[in-house]
Amino acid sequence: MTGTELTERRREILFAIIEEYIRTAEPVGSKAICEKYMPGISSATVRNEMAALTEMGYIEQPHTSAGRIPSELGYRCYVNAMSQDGDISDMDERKVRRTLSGQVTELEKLLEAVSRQISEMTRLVTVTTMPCYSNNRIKRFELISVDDYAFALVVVTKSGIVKNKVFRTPMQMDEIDLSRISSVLNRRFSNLSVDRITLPVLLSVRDELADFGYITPPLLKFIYETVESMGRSEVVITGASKVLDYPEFCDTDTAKAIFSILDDKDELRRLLRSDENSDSIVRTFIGNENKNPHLRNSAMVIGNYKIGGKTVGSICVIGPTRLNYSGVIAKMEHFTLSLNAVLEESFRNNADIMRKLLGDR
Amino acid sequence: MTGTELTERRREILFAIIEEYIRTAEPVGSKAICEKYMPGISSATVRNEMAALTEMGYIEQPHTSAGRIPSELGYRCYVNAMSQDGDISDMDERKVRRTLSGQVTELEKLLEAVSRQISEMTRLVTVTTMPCYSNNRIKRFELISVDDYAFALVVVTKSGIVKNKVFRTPMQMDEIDLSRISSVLNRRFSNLSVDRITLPVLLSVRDELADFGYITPPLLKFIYETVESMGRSEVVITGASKVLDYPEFCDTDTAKAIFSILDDKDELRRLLRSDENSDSIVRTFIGNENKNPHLRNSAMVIGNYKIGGKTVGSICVIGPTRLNYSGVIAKMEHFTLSLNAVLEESFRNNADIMRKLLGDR
DNA sequence: GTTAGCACTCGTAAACAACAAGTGCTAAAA
DNA sequence: TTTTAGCACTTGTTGTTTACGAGTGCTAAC
Repeated sequence: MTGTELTERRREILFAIIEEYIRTAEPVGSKAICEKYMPGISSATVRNEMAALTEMGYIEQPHTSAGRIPSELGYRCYVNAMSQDGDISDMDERKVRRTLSGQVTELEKLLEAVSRQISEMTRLVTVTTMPCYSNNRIKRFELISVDDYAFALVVVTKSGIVKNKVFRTPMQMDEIDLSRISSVLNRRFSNLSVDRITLPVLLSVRDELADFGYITPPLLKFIYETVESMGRSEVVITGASKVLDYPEFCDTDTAKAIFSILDDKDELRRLLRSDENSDSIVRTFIGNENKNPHLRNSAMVIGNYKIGGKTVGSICVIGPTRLNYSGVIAKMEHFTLSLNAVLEESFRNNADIMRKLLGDR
Repeated sequence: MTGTELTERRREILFAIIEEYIRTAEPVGSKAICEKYMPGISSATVRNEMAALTEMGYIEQPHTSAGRIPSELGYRCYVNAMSQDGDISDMDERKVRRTLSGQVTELEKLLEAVSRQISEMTRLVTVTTMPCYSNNRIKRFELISVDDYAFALVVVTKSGIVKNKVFRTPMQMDEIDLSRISSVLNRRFSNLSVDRITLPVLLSVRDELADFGYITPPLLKFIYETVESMGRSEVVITGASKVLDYPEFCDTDTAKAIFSILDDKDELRRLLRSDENSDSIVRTFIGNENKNPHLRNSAMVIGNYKIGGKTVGSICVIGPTRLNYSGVIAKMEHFTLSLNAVLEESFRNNADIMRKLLGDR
């Protein structure tokens, strides 16, 4: 074994194989490489180098008489190598700007538009988590009467998030009842972080609301569910049918594996959750790097978006491991950065909000 | 041609073919029929009858040497024939009851649970539209201050639906501003139907809010969007991966056609909209009866749910035309009826709400 | 270290035969 | 008139064989 080290030429050949395979989805042979990528050297030389690359685990051969395909290690090496050199086209640049322009009156709508645009630009399925407010602090509760037997609970957090639900009671409740409940809630729970308001914590005010009788338990449960739902962010999937555009996903079993995951919102939330505070703009997971074994033939590129300097959600594309990494990562990086800039801009408008957001950390 | 009429025996044979085909997904031959379904007569006789059924258009043969498969006309005849005789198992009965039990504090959550349960019971993908409130009357608007630069708009309708969105303004706004705006809105728009509040209608109050300057147009646009979103019901898809369990959908093109439709919420809303007030509990669309040509190889079974006697949303399953109609329709009928009973129950609790709902028509 | 040459492997496509399932038709039986 | 047995015919499926081609690894010469 003359070499188990990754020389410059071997790396060149590896990257050529990867790029050719990404393009064609077919195993790449030595001849194709030296014709298209390495005009100076012969196919025999390439073959020798390919044998070394195979031994080192960067490429694999499906069977003896076929060409080589990149292994996960190969892809990982390729992705790590291309730093921030990814450029996106002027047209894509315009698309990003157009999507993000306009006032951010409604965050959810903006994120849906971004999701759709990314799916179109990358030709991949996009999974987006809507903002999660679990570590926001409660500003106050408001109870709005709908009619004698129903009221709406509105929860306002310090960073300006509002959530409401309607509660139907079997008992008549008037404005005085409602304001009594809300004053109890506000006295006890305002300024608390959303994820601190658990069922036991809520039950501690049971006595103060005791005169509502048998209504109190379901009422508290309802309040708990409302607050709890602020921490469980919605998941939006865009362009699911694009999965079937890739030959490696056309096999029924593989397709079913992917769609099963897309069916399972909880699993998606888990997969997109960023445990570590990575310093790169987007994270890439190739094959078995994914936590879910059903994604062992897939790759994910995830970008996080922030509000008030804190990550509150993610946007992610899923495709085959044979992904156009340079293009997709460049697009995801650009979109993520632009989105974060827009969000920061629209939440920085005034120092007041900013202060609250920071105090909210 | 001795007969172009559908005799009792021919119908029997037709239904036998359909049931066998639903079970096996393979063309059905004369021999299989007379062995399993018509022990009294010979295969030659069945062949003669099958020739007649073919001529009448109830069945088709993919090629000369294959058996017969039902045509759309055949399926339609079959579905029309089985009236309400569909029975569901005790286990399914229990599942329905379990899903619908518990207090209906949150309609959306209940519908999601129903959707998931139907998808599991029928082994089909389920598409559910959340309630659409476009013909509800506005009860009132409330503006809740979030901070100096943001407020929440809460819209309450007479049937108790509440919707909110947060508006960020580049200008400081205090409680007095907010109450001025809300009083204008309430004076002019309360008691109007949601779908009557169009942009031109909203612009008619422009003068009354003129002193908010350049804020007024985006503010009115925001209000419009909020109200408008109450008429555009959300669509929830459950069990999408089940599509791939059916051999007829495993072909890439067909699968892609289905998933494209599932990607397109607007199209789904359109497909589920019930134009006529059908008297049957569920509606069935077979093949080309569907409005979307991509569903020409699919069948849909749709059930509507009502609040206050008015249809506000639908639940629908999609599968191949080779659908287990009797089972699926029975389950859908049962679930739809039970759901509507629960909804009526929970909205009838008191005469007050009932009166308002009826007055809201 | 590089390369030409060559034997070897192995998947793919084409051609062909055997087969099985199912049909339509005819003529006899009921 | 209806039913049925029998049979020739059609056609998709399966399996086998063959040829081919793409690609490899190895050796020996450059």
